[in-house]
Amino acid sequence: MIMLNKLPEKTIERLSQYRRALLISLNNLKHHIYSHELAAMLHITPVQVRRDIMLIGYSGTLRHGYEIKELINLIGAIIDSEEGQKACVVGSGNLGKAIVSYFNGKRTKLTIVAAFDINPDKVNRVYAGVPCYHIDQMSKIIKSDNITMAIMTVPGSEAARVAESLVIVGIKGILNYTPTPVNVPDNVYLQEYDMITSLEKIAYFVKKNSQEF
Amino acid sequence: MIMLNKLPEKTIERLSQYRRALLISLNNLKHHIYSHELAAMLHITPVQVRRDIMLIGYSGTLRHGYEIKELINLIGAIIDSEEGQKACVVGSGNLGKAIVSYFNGKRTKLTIVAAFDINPDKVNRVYAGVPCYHIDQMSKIIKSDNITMAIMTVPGSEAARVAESLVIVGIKGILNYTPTPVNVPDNVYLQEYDMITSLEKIAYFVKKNSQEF
DNA sequence: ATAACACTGTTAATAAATTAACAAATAAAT
DNA sequence: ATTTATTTGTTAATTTATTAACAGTGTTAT
Repeated sequence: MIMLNKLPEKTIERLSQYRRALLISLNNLKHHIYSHELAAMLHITPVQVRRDIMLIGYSGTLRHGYEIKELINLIGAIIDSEEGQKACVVGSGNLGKAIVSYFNGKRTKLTIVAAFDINPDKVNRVYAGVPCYHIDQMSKIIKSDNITMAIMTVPGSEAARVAESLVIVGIKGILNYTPTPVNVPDNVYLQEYDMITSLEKIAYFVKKNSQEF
Repeated sequence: MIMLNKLPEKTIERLSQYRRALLISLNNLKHHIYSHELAAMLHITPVQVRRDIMLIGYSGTLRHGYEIKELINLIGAIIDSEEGQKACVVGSGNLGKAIVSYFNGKRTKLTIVAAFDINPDKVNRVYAGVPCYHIDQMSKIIKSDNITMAIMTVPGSEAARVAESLVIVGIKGILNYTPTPVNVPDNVYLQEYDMITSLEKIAYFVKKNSQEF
């Protein structure tokens, strides 16, 4: 387990995707997989697959490619933490619910253990196995349940306030699905994702492609 | 408007984000903005902002920075298409609804004009101003309404089938929020996004950061 | 046996993206 | 008037990411 400290960021992303692809293959009763098969599933090149796998120090066999279970385990050893990590969703609207149900059933070391909302109709209900609490209890529950990560799905107008509370209570990673970027200190890992950017990017390339004829 | 054919992909993404940041500033009654202000809003460096803006051929003024309205218009000229583009959402579950309501009110050239679902409880209803049709009507409506882009929010098990239909009916851009990657021909622009990957990546960096002490 | 094939693993080359460095310009301050 | 402080625009350097190239090797076919 050497050198793994400096895995490229993109490789980390792909490891997660490899694992999911591997699990699908496993379900199809496969035991081994070739780099080009994995590549096809992810729309990337076989070289990239081999290189990533090299970087994590795994070796396949020449004739059969990679042993699926072994590779899954190794990826887990790298990207999961043994104890597991807990996440919460802040904002139990459509997006919050979508995320919670999305995770439900997917067995990872990562679990969503709480949702928070301000709406009385939602608090004290359980959605897809995850209880929803009033946001006033957020700090208390994050601490008592030892939650390290938060997914923000509140309206943009609330984003700054929520992020601030999360940082204060000691959250270490934030995934912000709000349309409003937030600021956090350096020791908190922040990822912003905006659907509009994604769609506008697609729109741009659609337009561009259409102009090339 | 020269050379804009080869804008880096990352620059395209940022242009969309710049525009949103600029609109916020405009709402705050600002008329000009400095590269470092824009940078701070997006958590990037001022150099990157200046470089991107250079690439699209805009110039600010030395003392006041960039003229917000002008810049917004220029970005629009690059990433929007004049006629506008229409998108649909396939799958009217929580995620589909979240996306529809997310776009609602955001005024862009990009509009979501239809949703599709298989569930009779959902079809023929209007959510956030967007009508939901039965998926059997998808091809017909995409053609008649001249829809060019689709956002897939169906269950993973349906992904391949839906993508195939979309391609056949002539969709030019697909945003796949399904956990299952799909295959499309080269002339269709595809973007896959998986929330689990995002969260696992955050988990990895949280773990990594915590080990660095 | 040995040739042909189909893989992996890895280094080297290339391309893409980011950052550094600094000249040029202009307002404000002295 | 001249200096100082800022800010842009742009080239060059650096870093990061991807792709190409190919040696090494087990397997199969002849």
